[in-house]
Amino acid sequence: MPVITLPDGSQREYDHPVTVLEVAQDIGPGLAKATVAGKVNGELVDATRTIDEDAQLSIVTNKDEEGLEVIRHSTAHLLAQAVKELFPEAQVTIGPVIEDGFYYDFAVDHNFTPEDLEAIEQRMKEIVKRDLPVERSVMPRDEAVAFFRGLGEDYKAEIIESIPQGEALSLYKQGEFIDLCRGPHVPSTGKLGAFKLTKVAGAYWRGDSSNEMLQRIYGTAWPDKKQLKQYLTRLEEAEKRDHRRLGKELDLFSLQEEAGGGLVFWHPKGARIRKVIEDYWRERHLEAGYELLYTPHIALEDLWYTSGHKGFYSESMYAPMEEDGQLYQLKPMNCPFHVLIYKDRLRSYRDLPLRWAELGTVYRHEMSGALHGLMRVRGFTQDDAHIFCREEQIEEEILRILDLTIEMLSKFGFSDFEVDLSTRPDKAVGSDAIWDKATEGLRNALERKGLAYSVDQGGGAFYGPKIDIKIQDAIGRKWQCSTIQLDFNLPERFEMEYVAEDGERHRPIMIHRALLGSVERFFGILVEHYEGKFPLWLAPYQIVVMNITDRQAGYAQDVVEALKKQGFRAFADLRNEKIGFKIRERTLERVPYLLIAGDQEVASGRISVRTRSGEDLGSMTLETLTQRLNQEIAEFGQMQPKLENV
RNA sequence: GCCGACGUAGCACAACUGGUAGUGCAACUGACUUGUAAUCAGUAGGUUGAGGGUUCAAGUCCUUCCGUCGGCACCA
Repeated sequence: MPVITLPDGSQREYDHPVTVLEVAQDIGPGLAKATVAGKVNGELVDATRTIDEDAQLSIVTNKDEEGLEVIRHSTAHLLAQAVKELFPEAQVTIGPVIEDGFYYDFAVDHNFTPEDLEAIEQRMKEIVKRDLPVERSVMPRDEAVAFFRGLGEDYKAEIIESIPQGEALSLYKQGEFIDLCRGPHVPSTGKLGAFKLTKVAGAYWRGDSSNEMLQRIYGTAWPDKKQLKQYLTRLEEAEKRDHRRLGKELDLFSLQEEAGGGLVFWHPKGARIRKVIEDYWRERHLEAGYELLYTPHIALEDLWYTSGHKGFYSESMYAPMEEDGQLYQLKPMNCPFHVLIYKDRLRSYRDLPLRWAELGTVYRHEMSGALHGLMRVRGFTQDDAHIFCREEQIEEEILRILDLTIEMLSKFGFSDFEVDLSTRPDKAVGSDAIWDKATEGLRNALERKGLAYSVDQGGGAFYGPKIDIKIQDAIGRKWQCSTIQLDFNLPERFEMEYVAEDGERHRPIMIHRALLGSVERFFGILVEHYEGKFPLWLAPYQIVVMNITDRQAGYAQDVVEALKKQGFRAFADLRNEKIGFKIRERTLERVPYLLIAGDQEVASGRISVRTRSGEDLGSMTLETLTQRLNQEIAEFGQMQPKLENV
């Protein structure tokens, strides 16, 4: 006779085995309606699961995170059922839950069209109306293989075959549709409803590009219609800040078909912003103890053999070009060049650490399908630096890098960081001793900086452990920009040395690091983060001065000159247009400050100020204005970043 | 690279089953001299991404290439 203990400690006693759903029903019909699954002694189970002994039970509803997952998973099954009804020849494969929704992969010859998607969605709604019970059953593994083979579901059979023999598998049946699944699922299809199919795409069977391609249907599912709508609105908002769209609208950059894919053209306004970013970057690096380097764009092919890139990176490198019987190749990375400068003379331990930074433009032949606006391009500028140091200097150097990274990312307005420490993979160069020591150095630096981090065991590169830092943008998306990477390989390959105190030659440690990642990509992230409304210090133009009639043209120009003299990026809009028209245009251009010069302003020697957010600050003297602007610039990005947030 | 969709004026988009390529904004010209998110009128602008084919006739159908978009795979 089961005694059911609920999360609040209350108990219910039954004189017969009960299902989760029955308990929920007992508590209240409202709860029963919202119930999608149950948690019995910590195990997530179907709401129809029978409990026959004493147990801890919590009812999982569509409001719980786990309940939402159940809904999404069940909606994926619903999709598969609808597809099987409409396209009986389609074979089902897998259908997992993903962020905000789910997908299901099918093997079919027919290509799903947008119209098909609509028909499938319609059929899904019909099945919801049928309110079919979802029934769980158990089948021995071998029987299950034969069962799915019998149905002509070869992919399913293959999945089951990869499960160890002797295990019993659970199957879920709704109407005529049966699928292998761990569950749990909603008790009946009527529990589903707030979903939408979003897109069709190709996807490789088992994620392997040497396998055949399946057709994947993506969908999103939510507890109710309202949340579904909110999600769709969120997608629209994200689309509005798409850097490709804003890049065109605000005339910041372009990609030119005539030049080839993945090659970025910076227009005047984009270039202004880039200059601000780069000036700041160089200045901070010099202050932080770096020296700046410039290196060529091409080098002899042999160099890339020495560095090893011809071996493990050649697929991404542009083909060699021949000149005077010698082969040159475009650089995909800056590191070998910095190594050459190091090797240009004999280094002493007294020289170390050497910190060398370069905004180095590299070219990588990314696969055509990978290209994406500024986020994934073929020619880009890394904010690269290499630190050559002694083993015992690792920790201190990493700490310095972390300081600079956090400061710089904060300056650009990011305050949420996610940090990963990746350790030694199975295949790696360098002794265990040096790996341990280096990894410890990275770990200690993170601890000293007070950064919370997660460890990606075995996730490091073959040549050294690394720290990656992700930032979160204004709408919660995460971007990996910064990477700090130890390298035991290149110093070896190039036989780098320094003379130590003992007079012997030793091998230095090399640290690669990029803080912004690439200037192009970081710029794209900034555009989306700010929706083109760059903070004052970054804005391509900070101030526009607009006259009301020709009479104030001279005054407006004087104001512009005065502002420029103080280092502001200002321009005049003297077009013979109504002030409302100019305000509209310049606001859409996201110029932070709009100054208006009419007869009143000329007479008083003041200026009327309006912000791009539509705030009318009234009239003020130029001095008051520039004070305000200077303060706004100085204060920006000085906020204390959140360090403990993982 | 793979699967699919798409490519029409500077931009955003129209053009029923093949039958004279249009609209809005921008540009240009003129008028208006204007007070906080669009003044009015006029003018010009296109070998429909490129090449090949089918047809009396192709923006529309077929084909190759290029590019873009959504995914997959790969990745700063």
